[in-house]
Amino acid sequence: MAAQDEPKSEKQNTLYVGALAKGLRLLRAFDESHTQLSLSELAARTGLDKSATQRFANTLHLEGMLEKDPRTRRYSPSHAWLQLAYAYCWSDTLVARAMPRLIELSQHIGETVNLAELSNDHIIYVSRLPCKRTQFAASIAGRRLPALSTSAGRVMLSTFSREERETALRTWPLHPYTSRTTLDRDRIAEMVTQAVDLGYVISHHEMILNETTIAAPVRIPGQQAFAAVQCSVSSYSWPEDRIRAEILPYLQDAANSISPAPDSQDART
Amino acid sequence: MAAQDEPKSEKQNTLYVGALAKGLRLLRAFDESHTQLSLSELAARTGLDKSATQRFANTLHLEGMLEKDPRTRRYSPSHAWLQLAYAYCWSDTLVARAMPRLIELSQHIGETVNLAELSNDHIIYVSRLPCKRTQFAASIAGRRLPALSTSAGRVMLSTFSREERETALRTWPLHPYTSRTTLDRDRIAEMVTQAVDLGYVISHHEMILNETTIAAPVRIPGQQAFAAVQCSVSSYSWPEDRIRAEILPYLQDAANSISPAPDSQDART
DNA sequence: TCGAACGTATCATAGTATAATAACAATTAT
DNA sequence: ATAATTGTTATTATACTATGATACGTTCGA
Repeated sequence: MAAQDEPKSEKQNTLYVGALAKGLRLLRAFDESHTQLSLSELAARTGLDKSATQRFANTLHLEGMLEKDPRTRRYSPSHAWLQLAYAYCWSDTLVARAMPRLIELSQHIGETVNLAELSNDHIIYVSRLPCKRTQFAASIAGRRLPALSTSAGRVMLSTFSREERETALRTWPLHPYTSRTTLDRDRIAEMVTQAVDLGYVISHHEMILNETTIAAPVRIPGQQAFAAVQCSVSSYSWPEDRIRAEILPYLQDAANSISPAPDSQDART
Repeated sequence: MAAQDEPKSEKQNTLYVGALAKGLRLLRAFDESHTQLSLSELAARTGLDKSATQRFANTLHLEGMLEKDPRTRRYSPSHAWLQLAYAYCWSDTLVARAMPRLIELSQHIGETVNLAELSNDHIIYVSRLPCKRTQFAASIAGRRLPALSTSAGRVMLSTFSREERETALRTWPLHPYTSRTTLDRDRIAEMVTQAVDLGYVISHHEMILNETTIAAPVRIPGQQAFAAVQCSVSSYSWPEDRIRAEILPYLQDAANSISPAPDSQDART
């Protein structure tokens, strides 16, 4: 509990509604390894006391944001969470613009295709077109991964200014997803530097063993990329030269055709 | 404003946190035709006064649930909305079970494949695998449609008891999406009745003109279906007999193989 | 340049969220 | 079976927090 001069994690701003913020914590308590939570588990994960958890969970349930199993009394996400994602996709103009190109690309190369966007120091997959042997986690939009550990993140970073690249390479988080995830920041820096000229990144074994990913940036030429198109393939069937021959041209073509017109200002962090 | 004996739309329960409920209203104010909203638009759409809207919007922004364009001062959904959908998908065991089968089916028939679940009197698409000429709205999970207007909804309804079917056919909502959307409840009733024996539904022109959809239920034999697999195809290239020959068997096979084991109890409304 | 519409900031007040407590139900161990 | 334990639901006085009216700035459009 380490009471540290009352940080309380709540801004004492009068424009800040603590009750709402606390309620959101319940929503965020759910993730891939916490798919349904009891009241006390919720309390534990949110750091709220029993009563507060009870009130918020009850409110969210009444508002249709949480499902409640009458048998087990456990809460779980409701369909409303999907509806929010649907609304999001309409608000993100890039998704609409990209979708037909992504489908085209996916059909052409017959492998998994993703659209990733930068989300602070992470990337988030906003659209995923899974193929035959795609992992479940890789078939659902909304997954967030450390930008430095993904080809999409690296290729986006390569479009940044030198200083920004350096701070990012120094400070952005890394996580050892596999035994071969690159944790050496210098090696990542090399890849990013190479990508400045090449305009693409190929990475191996970062998220899953024997998975190779290749990414090209979506950008207004001369500006920072805020998105990337990425393909995931099996390392066995796709040596780098085959990727460069059979995927890269189409990938870059797709990425370029998605890129907004040079005059439009799409301001997404 | 029609003050009706203070309905206030808020339960005066002590386990109900009004502030949280109001905050959620802001989230729900966004949809496909309201992708970014100014403060006053938000106030208008939520029915909250300016100050309340200000406080909630600000809180949601600080909590990373709303993006704010510094130029236009307009709010829009954040990436967090996608993350919630990601969490949802992990919580819905059906999605994980279905995904490989859906991919298989999609590859085999080369047409758009959807997984739909019942959500009260609507269906919601929880997984969508778009193909070449798929409409944007049809390529994103989370869309909710009146159950009676979709083949998925109709085929699910066909697994219900006679009484339940009748009340549903009488009370569930309908909406004329196209000039040829079926609004005649008797005709829908016929289709549902036929589906009781056939085990599938084929519908035409309901959501989009010249679109034909076909759906088979995901169910434990003898129990009510709570999900369905659906294909969308062009009416031009897919007359009904071709659908029955080249799609139906694989569709039903996929739906059956997704269906849970007869003993498991998956309690999703 | 002006005016109107919109966003931002401030503050006293009331009302609502709070958290402690108690009653109740459902597991688990004995 | 029974008891003990854990977890969930219900109740209430209190204090704090959300409230919304108001006033101030800013940004548009005329």
